[in-house]
Amino acid sequence: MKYSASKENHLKSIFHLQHEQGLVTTNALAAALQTRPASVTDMLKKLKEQKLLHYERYKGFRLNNEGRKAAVQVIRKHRLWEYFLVKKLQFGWDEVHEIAEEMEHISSKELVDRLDAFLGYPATDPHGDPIPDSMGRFSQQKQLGLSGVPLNKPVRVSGIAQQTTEMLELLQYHHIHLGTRLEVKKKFPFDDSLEVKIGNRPPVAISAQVAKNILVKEEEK
Amino acid sequence: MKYSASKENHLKSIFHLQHEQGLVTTNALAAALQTRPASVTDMLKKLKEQKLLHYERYKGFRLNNEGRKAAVQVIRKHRLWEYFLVKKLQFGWDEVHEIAEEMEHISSKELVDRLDAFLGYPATDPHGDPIPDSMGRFSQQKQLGLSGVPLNKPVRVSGIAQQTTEMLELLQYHHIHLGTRLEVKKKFPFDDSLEVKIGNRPPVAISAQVAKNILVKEEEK
DNA sequence: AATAAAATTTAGACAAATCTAAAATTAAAA
DNA sequence: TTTTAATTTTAGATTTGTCTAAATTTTATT
Ligand SMILES: [Mn+2]
Ligand SMILES: [Mn+2]
Ligand SMILES: [Mn+2]
Ligand SMILES: [Mn+2]
Repeated sequence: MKYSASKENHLKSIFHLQHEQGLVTTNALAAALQTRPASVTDMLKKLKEQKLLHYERYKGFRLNNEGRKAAVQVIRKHRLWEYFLVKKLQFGWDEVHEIAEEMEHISSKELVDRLDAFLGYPATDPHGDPIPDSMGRFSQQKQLGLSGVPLNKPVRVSGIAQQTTEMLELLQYHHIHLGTRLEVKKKFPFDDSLEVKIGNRPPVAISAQVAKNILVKEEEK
Repeated sequence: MKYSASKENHLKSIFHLQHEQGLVTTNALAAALQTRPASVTDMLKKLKEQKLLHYERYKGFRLNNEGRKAAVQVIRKHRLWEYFLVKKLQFGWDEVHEIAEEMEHISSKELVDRLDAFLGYPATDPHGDPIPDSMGRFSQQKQLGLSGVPLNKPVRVSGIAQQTTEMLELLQYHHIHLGTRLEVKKKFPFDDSLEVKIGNRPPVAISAQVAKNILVKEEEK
């Protein structure tokens, strides 16, 4: 149950990437980790060997249950240490990522849980990202713009960023309000516009500017 | 100015060992690090290459100024994290060493200095060992038994462990009291007795039992 | 002083993580 | 549907840190 720092970094990055796409590609992971595609392939073989992900050569990969659990523990450590650095050591929120990138690899589970208690079980890190609990559960989904949502993943509207009258009028027209169920069916790279299913209506086009202002959360299971 | 975890572990152990002997031996370091003499030799070559210690093959080794500075920074980190774990996270003093052994390798100097401030600049760690300041200075020497003192290193009596009347009578007889300057001139492995120079008098023999009860500190420079 | 024992170093190997250059596969364009 | 381009994997090397077994040097003992 204990993995090298490099393996933990890989697991964590895969977790983040697969949240945005279903399958992760070798090049995408290499870019995220600032390493080479060949090195990623090497590591994928080892992670598959240890049964932490599904992987077929040339076909992409994604974490399995074990891998996801491991990744979430690393994320938990990273975000708790970031919170500690900002709230207790008075670092700026923009100075802590690098340090947490090292601290997240300290292995003691007991340490993390005591740190969590010491900090008062914070819900989110200094960047607003949710901190999973000791069991790896995210109690709070991260709010994100509709533009960042993966295809065919059902989400619910949880907020509107820029609440201008023009914006609200448009949402009214599309029957979009807090709690409405949405599903992005298609993305057009030309102008970054989306085709979105709103409730049970047939899909309609939404511009990138509008999509960016619609804040959503993943649907609860 | 940044060394691998393994190099930091070696530097730290050499520092501790050379405090008790002048020169450190390959076998002693291997035992302290739970590794093999051959591995130690390999590492010594690298540390010498990086000009962190004096080393001639078959002759033993000791840190130079650079190496000592590096070692002290690791010790500072180790002891500050131990203090944090006990005082802030409620660990027992006997549970923290292993964890600190990992945390001492986090590299950010800024982090350590802020941690120090957050903890209120503690003078000693949970085991009573002194914590060097940001510049690497030990403000307080560690109190140790006369039996553990290296040959020819001038020390001063800072306390008596078991203050029985018999013990005090003996000390009186030898003109040993708080603040007396001592120098161990010779150690007899047969019964662990010492030949000790007391003030400016000619050396006299001190038994191991007595030596253990005489607490001393290194003489200030 | 010669010999035996202990300490230390070298030689050669291995695992982990990374890289470059070339080959294989898949996807895109003509 | 060929041809070209992009992606991914393999082959082979490199670095760091470690190990075992054998050789060397130092220390201790007859
Ligand atoms: Mn990391
Ligand atoms: Mn963060
Ligand atoms: Mn350590
Ligand atoms: Mn300690």
